[in-house]
Amino acid sequence: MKSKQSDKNTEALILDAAARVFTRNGFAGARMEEIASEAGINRALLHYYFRSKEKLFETVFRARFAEFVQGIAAINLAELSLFEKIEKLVDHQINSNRSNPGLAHFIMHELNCNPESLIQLAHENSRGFSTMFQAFSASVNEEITQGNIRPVKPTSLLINIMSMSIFPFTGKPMLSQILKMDQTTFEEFLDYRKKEIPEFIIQSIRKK
Amino acid sequence: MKSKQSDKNTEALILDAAARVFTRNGFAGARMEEIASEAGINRALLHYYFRSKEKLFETVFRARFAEFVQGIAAINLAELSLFEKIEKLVDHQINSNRSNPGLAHFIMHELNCNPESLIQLAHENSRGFSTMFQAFSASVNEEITQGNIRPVKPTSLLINIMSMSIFPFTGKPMLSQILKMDQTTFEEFLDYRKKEIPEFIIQSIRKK
DNA sequence: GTCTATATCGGGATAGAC
DNA sequence: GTCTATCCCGATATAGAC
Repeated sequence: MKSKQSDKNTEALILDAAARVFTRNGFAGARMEEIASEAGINRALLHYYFRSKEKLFETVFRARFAEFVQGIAAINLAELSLFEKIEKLVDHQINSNRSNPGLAHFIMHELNCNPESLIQLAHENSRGFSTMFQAFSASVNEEITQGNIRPVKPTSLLINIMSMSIFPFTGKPMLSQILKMDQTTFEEFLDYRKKEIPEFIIQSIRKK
Repeated sequence: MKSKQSDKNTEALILDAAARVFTRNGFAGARMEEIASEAGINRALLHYYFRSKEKLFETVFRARFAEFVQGIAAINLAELSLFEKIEKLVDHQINSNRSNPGLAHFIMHELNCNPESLIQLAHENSRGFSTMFQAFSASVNEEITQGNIRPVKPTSLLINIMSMSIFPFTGKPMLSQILKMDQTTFEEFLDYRKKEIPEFIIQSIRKK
């Protein structure tokens, strides 16, 4: 389908720029002009590769959603103890969000604004969700029956892990306001949390 | 300045509708037409009361931000033990977000997209922030010196509280996907968390 | 204060040359 | 495959009657 020389290249440039702009401003706030100039081309070419803003967005969103979910799934499905999963989930979330600023917020924002259309799109990527969550639940229940941790709902525990790891990123502008953090303080804070969150969680659930 | 009979009334209607629409779709996604029709009037009248979309938005944002922050501040400044503060903060966040769906996400989204302009606007409301946070820190440090809890950074603890209370709302569409929750399951889950989160936190920090 | 009608403009999309 | 020029609609904003 693709033929000429710099074809694949340009498409990648567009997707890259589009990912950045959509992530920064959301679908409604993004301008095709901005995407074009950030990709070093003009608007017409965007429409040549992807017929419409919607199509372009859909492509970007699908990719970014997969990007967001894949690490979580991999860790949950791995052969790891619960405590190791917790550590790795936190570590991965913090690393991933740090190198992809705005990703988590982007996903959440678009899902919030497009309940209908995007949710089924996200659903494609989600055929692994139930197995992933079952794997996590299994780890939790195993530790409970072995008497290593107190009884907790796997759902709640998973949400607690995600909350504490992700919220500082989606809420960054507010937090840096309230807590008067500049960029470097924030970075240090993130490193600190990579150890602190797993400790915090394990302290809470471990039987002593 | 305001004179005729239904004056205050209409203004309130507009602000109400605008708050709903902006909260639902964000500034960029909101349409003046939608706000007008939801207020039961027409577009022209919006511009009569508030000169532009920006002005209207600014008014709404200011109010909603205050709304979001006030409860948190009040609790932190109250004469309460740390554990009581934790319970009340969680309870308040869950109640507040439940009756104001989308509020937290709205605030965070607009702050994310408008780093420059809105952050200073939020700053107005924030002259209480440092005293609020100092009050919370004092509570934490008191419990530490009394040997009731293990040493924890007040910043981290506060963020943990907020994270676990707020994230389920901002991330609701994603969570209900991954965890296959319908609306009633979600509501039950929230009630459960009102008790579970404080327990989870206190279990983690209390010395036994 | 509230409406209808209209001006104006930004931005998504297309046509057509190269 | 990439560009320039243009179309066209949607949305903000204003004018002016009532």
